[in-house]
Amino acid sequence: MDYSKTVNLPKTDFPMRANLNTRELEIIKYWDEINLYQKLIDKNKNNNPYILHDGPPYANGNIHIGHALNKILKDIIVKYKCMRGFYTPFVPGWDCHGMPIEHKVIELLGAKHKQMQKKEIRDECKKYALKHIEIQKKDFIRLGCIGEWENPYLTLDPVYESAIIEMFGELVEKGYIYKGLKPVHWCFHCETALADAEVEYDNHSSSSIYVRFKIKNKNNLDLPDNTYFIIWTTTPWTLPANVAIALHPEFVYNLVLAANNYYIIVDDLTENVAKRISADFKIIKQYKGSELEKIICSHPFIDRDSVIINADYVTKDTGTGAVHIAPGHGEEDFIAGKIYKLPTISPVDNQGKFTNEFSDCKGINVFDANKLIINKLKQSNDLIGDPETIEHQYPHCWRCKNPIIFRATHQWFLKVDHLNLRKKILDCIDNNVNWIPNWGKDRISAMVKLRPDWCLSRQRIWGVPIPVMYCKNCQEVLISKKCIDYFKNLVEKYGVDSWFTMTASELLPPDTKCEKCGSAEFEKETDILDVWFDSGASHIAVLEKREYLSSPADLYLEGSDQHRGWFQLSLIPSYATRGRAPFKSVLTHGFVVDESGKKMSKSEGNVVSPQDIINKYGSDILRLWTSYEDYRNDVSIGGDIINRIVESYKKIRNTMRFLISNLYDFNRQNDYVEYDKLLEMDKWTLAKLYELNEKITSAYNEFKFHTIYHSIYNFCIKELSSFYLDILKERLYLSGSSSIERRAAQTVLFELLKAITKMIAPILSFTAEEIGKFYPQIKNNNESSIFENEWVELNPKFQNIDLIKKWQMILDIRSDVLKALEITRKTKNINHSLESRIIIWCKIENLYSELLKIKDELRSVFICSDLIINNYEENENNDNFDYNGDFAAVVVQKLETKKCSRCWKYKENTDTDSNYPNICKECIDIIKQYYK
RNA sequence: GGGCCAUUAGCUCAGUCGGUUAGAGCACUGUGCUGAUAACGCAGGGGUCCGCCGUUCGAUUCGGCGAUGGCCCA
Repeated sequence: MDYSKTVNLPKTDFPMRANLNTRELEIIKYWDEINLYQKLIDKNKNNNPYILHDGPPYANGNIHIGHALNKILKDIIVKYKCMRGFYTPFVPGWDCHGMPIEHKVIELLGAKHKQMQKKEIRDECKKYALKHIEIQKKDFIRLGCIGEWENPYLTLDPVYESAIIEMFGELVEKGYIYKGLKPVHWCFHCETALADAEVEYDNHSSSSIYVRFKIKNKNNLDLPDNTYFIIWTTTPWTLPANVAIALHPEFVYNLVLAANNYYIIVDDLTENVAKRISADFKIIKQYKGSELEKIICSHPFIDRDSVIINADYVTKDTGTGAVHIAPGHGEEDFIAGKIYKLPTISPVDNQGKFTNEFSDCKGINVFDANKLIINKLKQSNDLIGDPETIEHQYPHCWRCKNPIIFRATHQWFLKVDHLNLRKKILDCIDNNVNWIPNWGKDRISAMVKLRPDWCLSRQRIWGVPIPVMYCKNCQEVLISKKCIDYFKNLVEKYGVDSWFTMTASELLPPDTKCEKCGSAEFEKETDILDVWFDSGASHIAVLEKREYLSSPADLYLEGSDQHRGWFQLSLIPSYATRGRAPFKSVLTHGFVVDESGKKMSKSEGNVVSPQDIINKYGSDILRLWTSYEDYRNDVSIGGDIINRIVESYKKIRNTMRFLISNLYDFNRQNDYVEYDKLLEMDKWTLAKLYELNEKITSAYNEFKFHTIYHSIYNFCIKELSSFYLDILKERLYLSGSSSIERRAAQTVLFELLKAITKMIAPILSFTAEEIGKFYPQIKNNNESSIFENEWVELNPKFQNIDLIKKWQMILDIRSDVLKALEITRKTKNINHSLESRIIIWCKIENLYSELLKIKDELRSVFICSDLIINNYEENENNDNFDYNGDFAAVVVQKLETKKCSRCWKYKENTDTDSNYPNICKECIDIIKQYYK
């Protein structure tokens, strides 16, 4: 007889090698065919919603690893919540307007763009954005992310654009919007404002001068009348805009007598500066910077006060420790000016020439005026020492390469303190939003606390216009809810392009007149809105406008850079217009860094592209990676890490494959064995599975995906592969194929396969679906997708803490037995454990009698041919153990009996029946019963 | 320069509400099996818990300073 026909070896076509890169494509096609996303939405449409609102990536370039991390994390949550029965519409979005696209398009157009109309350039930008959206969309779908991909939200959609206008209108109505001055980078060759990204730093030579300001009002300090502050500057032309001098509040300043006058100079630089006046100087007295605040000086050549203020950013490595402040010509100066309510003076026109405001140099270019101003200072004797020429890094225009200036211009702002908004937002951050991790609260609070008013206007082309007009006759601003609403309706139909294609009167309600002069002629504002205003309107444009969504969202999930970005800039207008945050919870993830923790950059050559990983290994590898590390901190990736992920993927896959391969002849209807008839170790495994599920489920609820990875992976290795499944092979292969012992084992395998497949489904989506398709019995009603199934449901009977405790002791004993086996492998020439008889002396109190009850089961646990159990307490003067462990003393005997060629055990009763040569009695019985 | 975050074995993570020899899996080394086989099992080695100072009888854990790396700002 061919005994091999009586051995139930595992059987399956489920491939050991995943070939994910090709198999995943088939699964994506399948999802598309069955319209998986719609199915899932429909299934739960009457249930509680869970809205994860997608933050829009910028529609530029291919997706990078950070995008992949972000979208996969979102997808894991959406899928999990969906399996929990929540209604989970997920609408992906893209941020379409803005400088980077405009920049790129102009670069591609070359000189041609100068002859083009704004509308034509905008069309090119739109084309560019749409093209990249398609590229990125394909990649996101390839990652296995589900969502409304055929109808995503785009910030360039007319419906979206109209919501931006609507939000702006509401802010206008409530009084948040005002026009004010702000310094910006300005190129007077191109006559345009430049964004930070358009500024290049290059060498430039400037005149460096020291200038004295005489004290006019001592603010009750005991100072001589002829006392001066000295400032140092490399931009003499900004002196006409000087309104203050900043000192560091903590620095020590000396009152110095030199050449019959008194000067105030920071301690560390006193010698350096005083020498310029006279080699002979004397320190009279010292003051802290904070004491000198509010002293008033006279401007050296203009009839204007210059007030002493305090600022933390003052340094003492160069200059004098007293910094010339011109809020019209510097960012920091401007902020200091805001704090001290100083005027913003900027007497310079678009061409970089002085205006009437500084009539001495009227019509003269600022750089040319440097000399004239220095001469003026010489004349008034306020120049300290001689001017010097220095080479330093200075901002230049990216386009014309000429040096640029900082110049105050009129800009539109959102007033953050209007109607006590800032305080209310801080309160909302504190009490009404759940920040995960918790420190996110402190981070965004600190930003909101200190942020200046939001400058909304940009002097660009590719964006949403600021819907404001100016009277052609008297220049009065026309900014009203009524006009904005009128425009909004046009935008719904024609998009914001109408602002560029239609005339002012077409864009205004009929009969609109200037409130000041009554004229009906208007000019359109040419500025557009900051792109952050676009994405900050998404909660209105998407959550409110799409009737199947709702606001506030349950969750926003982005990188931690968005505390300053999208989270804050959604929160501000949302609170201003709706009186609440647009999100209930905000979850942040860290950044992707290389294997040594360094940021990725082209120049370092450490950039990892998601496309490469997908093509080489598959999306599930990338998805597994997102759960491998704790994403709340930075996550690293590189070749070694990917290799490890691939290895652990194989382990999980092989474990699942083993389960499947032993269930080939199992029918859940007929063969499922009821719980009470299972063996103890079966119940133990189900109890461990129950424990695992509790752990996994709460980890999903708390978004701790790395805990899920570690738990499942460890479960596969420790509980299953090296223990339960290893032991189970004997029962699966050698018991009668339809015996209750084997069916009991299969019942457990079935429960394991069903539960683990669901547990991994949100993460290893492709693999879970593949398993579901291959072994459809694990799906409750033979649904077309594993994701249509409810979350893991386990029989409450599986929970069994006492059994886990008891079997922990058995595991401890097993570990002593394994050590003994390892020793005897060498000393007694034992190779396979089945060659042995194991004799144990149990050392654990009260366990001995329990062990006797399950002796047969324990024999299989130790995978030996014979087991003898003794109580260590009853052991008399025997110390001849192979291993004497903490839990058991063990002797391993090598059996010289014949090996049964069916079950491979070594037993006395082998080869005793000539009808069944070479096999043991137990095997003969089984063959007689099951394989006649 | 400022705000926030991180730092435990080669890697990814546990953990210690301050208390004996700090854990897991992987990787590594050795080894067994050949009925999960481009699989599976077993055993072993490996850590100044980033550094310094302080609080304490006692610190990897608490506090301060610093280093390195990250994000945001200047």
